[in-house]
Amino acid sequence: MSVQITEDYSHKDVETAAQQYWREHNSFRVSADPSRPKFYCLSMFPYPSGRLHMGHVRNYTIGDVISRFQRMRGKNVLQPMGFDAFGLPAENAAIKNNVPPAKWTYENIDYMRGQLQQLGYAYDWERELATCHPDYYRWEQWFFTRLFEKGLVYKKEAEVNWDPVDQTVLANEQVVDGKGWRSGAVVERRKIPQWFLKITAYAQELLDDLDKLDGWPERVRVMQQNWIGRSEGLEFQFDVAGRDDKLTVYTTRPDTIMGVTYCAIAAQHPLALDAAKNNAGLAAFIKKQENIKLAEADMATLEKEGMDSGLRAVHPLTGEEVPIWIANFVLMSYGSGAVMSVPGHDERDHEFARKYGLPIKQVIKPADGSDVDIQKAAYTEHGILVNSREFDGLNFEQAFAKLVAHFESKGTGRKTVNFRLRDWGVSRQRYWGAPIPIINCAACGAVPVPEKDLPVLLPVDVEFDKSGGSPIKKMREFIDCSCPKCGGKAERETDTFDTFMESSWYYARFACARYEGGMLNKSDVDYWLDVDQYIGGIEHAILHLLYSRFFHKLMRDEGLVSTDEPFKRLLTQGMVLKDGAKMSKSLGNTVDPEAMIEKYGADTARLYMMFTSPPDQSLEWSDAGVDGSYRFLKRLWKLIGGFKAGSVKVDAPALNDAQKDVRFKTHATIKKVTTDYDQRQVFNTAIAAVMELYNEVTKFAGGNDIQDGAQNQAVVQEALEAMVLLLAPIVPHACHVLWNHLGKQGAIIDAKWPAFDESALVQSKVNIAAQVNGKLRAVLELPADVTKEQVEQAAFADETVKKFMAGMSVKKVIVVPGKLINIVAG
RNA sequence: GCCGGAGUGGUGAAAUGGUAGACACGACGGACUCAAAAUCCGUUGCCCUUAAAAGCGUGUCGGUUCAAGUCCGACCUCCGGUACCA
Repeated sequence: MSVQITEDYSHKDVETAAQQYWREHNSFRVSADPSRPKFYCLSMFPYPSGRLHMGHVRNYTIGDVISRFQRMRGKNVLQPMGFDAFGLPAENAAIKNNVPPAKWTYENIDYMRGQLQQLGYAYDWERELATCHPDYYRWEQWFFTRLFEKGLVYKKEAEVNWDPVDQTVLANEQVVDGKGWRSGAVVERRKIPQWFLKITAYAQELLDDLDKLDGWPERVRVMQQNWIGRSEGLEFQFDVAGRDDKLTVYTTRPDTIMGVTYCAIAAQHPLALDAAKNNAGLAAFIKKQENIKLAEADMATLEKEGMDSGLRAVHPLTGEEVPIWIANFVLMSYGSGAVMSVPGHDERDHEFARKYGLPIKQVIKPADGSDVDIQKAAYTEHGILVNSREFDGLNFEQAFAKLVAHFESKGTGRKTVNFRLRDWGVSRQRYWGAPIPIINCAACGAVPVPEKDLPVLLPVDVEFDKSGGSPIKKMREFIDCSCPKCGGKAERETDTFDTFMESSWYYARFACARYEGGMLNKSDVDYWLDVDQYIGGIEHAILHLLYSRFFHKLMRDEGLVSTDEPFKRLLTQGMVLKDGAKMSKSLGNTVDPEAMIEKYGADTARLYMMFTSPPDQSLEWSDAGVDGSYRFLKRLWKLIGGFKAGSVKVDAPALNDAQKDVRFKTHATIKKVTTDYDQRQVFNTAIAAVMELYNEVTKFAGGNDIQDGAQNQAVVQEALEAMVLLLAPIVPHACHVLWNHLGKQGAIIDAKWPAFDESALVQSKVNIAAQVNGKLRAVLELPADVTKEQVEQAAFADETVKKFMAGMSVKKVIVVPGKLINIVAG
């Protein structure tokens, strides 16, 4: 099928023709070819929620633009696509519509695949994968059993949100204002045994390797660094008066230890529970803490509340007794669940002390000798120790070292490195996920499922009830099994994996998506990995990207991959917002791109998404503006369609001034657009630059007969070719057709990216801004090779400049060559 | 609360410390048309003005600099994340 260019722009005909060509030629199918440089471009795969939303269109257009650009630069480009198919929304849909999650998910995948194909993305569809497919999750199960053997997973009790009415575990998202979203019951916390991956064993490496990621945005690296949160401090113990217990605490400020006026412990701390045994008030206070949602944001914004436990800690240096308070801001899951409190030099401790009338003691003063009133506000800077006996006069570093030495010599404390990062809890009490491949045997304990019995298949023929509980938890035929070790009766684990598990290694599986001999095929992986360019939403800056980095290191240590980091370069696209909030299924404010594609076509949709804001900024959706992108495509179509391709080459020395100007603009545009695609990764300015070139060409064509004068035609042909090549990654369908209309053989996807001609960029004149006291007063047109003295001469001769300097004497003159002169006068 | 980011015309935005508002959208005026749509041409930061010229102007306040949207300090508002949404 071919498209007649003489007709008006019909996006349907154009897009059908281009997509048919790509399909018939298998244009985007790739394989490892060590003789060619590769480029692996990956966009974060979607959750199959039903339909694509604008965030997807934006994300995948960015990836496709980069992929097509790299292909034109001569790379063997891998761009795959798949579906992050396990997750909570499928279960919600199951309850709501009475349809099994698997059916719902696979139908959504089929629909969304069609939408992606409509948008003309250059994917190698042979590699498509869905994480809910046993061929995928079987390897994840296998890998988990390997980690089990290596001691990198363990089981421990951890808290969950519990809905006492529906008798089910709730995700944080399902707890609204402290109540279960379906039942409305006040949530409780409940402790259940869960599996953890030892990400903390890799904390130091995850931190150190951030330095290698120079292709990542600084903000993401900083966020990860803060999330890992390495600190050095002192761990030591308080004796508890009248008891054998010790109270272990960690502090990054041992220099403030003489300022301790109380200790604070978590409500779940063993000492707290013990103290509550014969104190009804305490028991009630502890009980109240169980009705708080398990989210850091909720806990950290709570009004700080506490209660004296009645127990007293013995200060290890002074022997003084200080009260032990139970406080709602101390979390059992962090460190030891207990802290020393120094209200004079810690804001949170200060607030708490003021509220409950606890003493505030100054032990640090500013190094510059100035006074601070610590009764009014905590002084949290490093300074000089006071009221600290033999430590008086020391600075932070000296005090730190001396106190560590003191405790270490007595054997009651030690210097430790602490991480904020906690081990990764991967157990979910949900149905729609990969079954955790563990069998619980009364005699042998937790036993991993042997490799020959993998995968543990998730039953897909299930029914949900309104409570939202996982159906496999009641399914005896799933649960009952025999122990692989002793052969006795045993029960299968019914928890499933956190869905972050699947998304932590899919990038590697794409290199060998159909490989059946193992989790990964080394030769494919070694050719394609690392991912050269990864693109996804900024909301994944921490969790997904940190878990993937961790998994990559786990796979490296298993010998599956050869590198240290999965993603060389990262582009974090901003949110697509609607009415000021993130467009998301859960908020119900999504805009379906389908209507836009139907009315305007994929090229317009792509152009609009790329033109309307730079990729890393959030984009406020509006329907207005799409029309403008469509009109530009129509104008481009008309301009090129009305042009008769010729074969006359540009004869640079023979050009007149107007022709030279067109040629200058063409090559300046190639230069700018190439930088925008390659280094800056901003596409809105690249498009604007091509629009400027369009405007220049139409202006030129309006005043010159481009079909008659041979060089007129030659410079216009050169400009039009550049425009089509430069826009090809963004609007590939239209450019596919226009390319051949310009007399070019072959498909534009196989054309070479244009190079600019430095000699075309040489200009004879420059505009120099003339300022007086920093304010623009004139623009001087001067020869390009003008000297500093000549610039000054011209500026001082200018009438407007003279006027603004009347009666003043020159104090200083600054000349920025080729740009600007600033005369400082007064 | 904590960590990270953003704030520029009516709107989306542009600007290696060096001419603020490129490129678009919208609006207004005009051409074409019986008329409308489409298309084409022009104007368009604010203020004063017939016009020219001047003045003001990048969330707020202060600072550094010959020069600040850009750098520094304090603050305000909004957005993302906050470990079971993905």
